Amino acid sequence: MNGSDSTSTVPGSGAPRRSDATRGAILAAARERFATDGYERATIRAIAKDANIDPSMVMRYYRNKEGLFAAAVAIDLRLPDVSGADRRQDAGRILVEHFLDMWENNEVLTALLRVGVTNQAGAERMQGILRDQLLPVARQVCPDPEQVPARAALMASQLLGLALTRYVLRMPPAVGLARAEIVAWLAPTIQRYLTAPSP
Amino acid sequence: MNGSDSTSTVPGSGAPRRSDATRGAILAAARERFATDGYERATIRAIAKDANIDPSMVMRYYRNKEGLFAAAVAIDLRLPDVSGADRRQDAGRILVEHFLDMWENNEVLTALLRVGVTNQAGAERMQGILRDQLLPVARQVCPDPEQVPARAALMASQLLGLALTRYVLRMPPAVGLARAEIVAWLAPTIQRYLTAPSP
DNA sequence: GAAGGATGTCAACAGTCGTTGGCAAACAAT
DNA sequence: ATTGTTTGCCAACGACTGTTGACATCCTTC
Repeated sequence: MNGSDSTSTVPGSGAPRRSDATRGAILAAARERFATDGYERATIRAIAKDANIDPSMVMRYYRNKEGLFAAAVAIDLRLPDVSGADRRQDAGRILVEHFLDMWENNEVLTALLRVGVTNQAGAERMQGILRDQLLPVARQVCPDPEQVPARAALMASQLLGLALTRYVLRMPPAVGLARAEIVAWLAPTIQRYLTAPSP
Repeated sequence: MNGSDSTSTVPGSGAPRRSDATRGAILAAARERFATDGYERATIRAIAKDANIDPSMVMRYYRNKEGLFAAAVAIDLRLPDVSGADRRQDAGRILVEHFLDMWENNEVLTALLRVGVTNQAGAERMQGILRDQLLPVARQVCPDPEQVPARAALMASQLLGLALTRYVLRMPPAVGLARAEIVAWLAPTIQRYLTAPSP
């Protein structure tokens, strides 16, 4: 009945099992496969081969493919606090830089985006991230509480659009953009979506 | 040796065949399936059932699944001309409105985005659209020719990001945005990406 | 050292996939 | 009426999928 799970970086949740190494290897392989292949083409057999174990172990530890996916993509964006009066006017730049750091160091985000586009469970997971993580940030800096969802959605559209064109579709001009360029162009956009009076 | 193909809306290319109705039904069903299911889950069997024909007919008319996909998603964004001096300062609004019209009346765009995320051929098709259709528009209004690719990529990131959150992931706050709101918020962004001096 | 559970391998299941070749019916041309 | 071509259905192939159960092996605990 042990449904949820945790990565090896989170100790203290129950006794360490002897199979933790295998569990971790499965999760790591699953993240990579989901990120590069998407949900359907990331087969359990391929993931198991990457993790150097038998496919049946995946089923034993994660019940089925959906359970594996749920365990593999647990995302905490760790969005920074921008409620301070000084930071509020820099929210755009801070958030764009944070997003770039996240996307370039965490393949789980690419996996989730790839899966979210073709898989209902993945799409709902992304909706949850917008609701639970992006919306609170917008609430910190947005003047009118009633406009918070709309402004958070606008911010998501620009940030996810950048990730889509740059990290998933790999459109050459988007890949060629320097980090500083991206920040310089996108920061004012995000800042405006969050704090400017509604047009 | 008849490799290429044409929809029934394009006459004049060879004699009309008796099977044009079937070919059209296959393409229509394929577009809908690719749009809602993505490449992998849009099975030829399902498409054939939607078109009320046998799966083998799909192979006869389009060689294989890749050929069917290539024939089903032929996209012309019909981007408006914004080179006029008066229109140049309205390019942002014009382009955003045009994009919304396109996305809401053409399921092929959703199909292409869904497929492009998990299929290499789909991704290359999207790169081609950016290169052949969006880039020329940027060239019309962008001051420095050297910055055209970067600015087109920025425009693509915002427009595709909106389509992603609103039409594919269907994030509730993005779906809830009114058309006028979207135009009012995004038009200045696109305008700035295209015409503002580089920051 | 015996017992019991955790860990892992192997072989197989039922189903679906893209794809193929053969054959019947409808049509066109002579 | 004859051919030849187009259009369509049917049955099947080999490959691959997620998933399952039986069996071996290791570690822990008494």
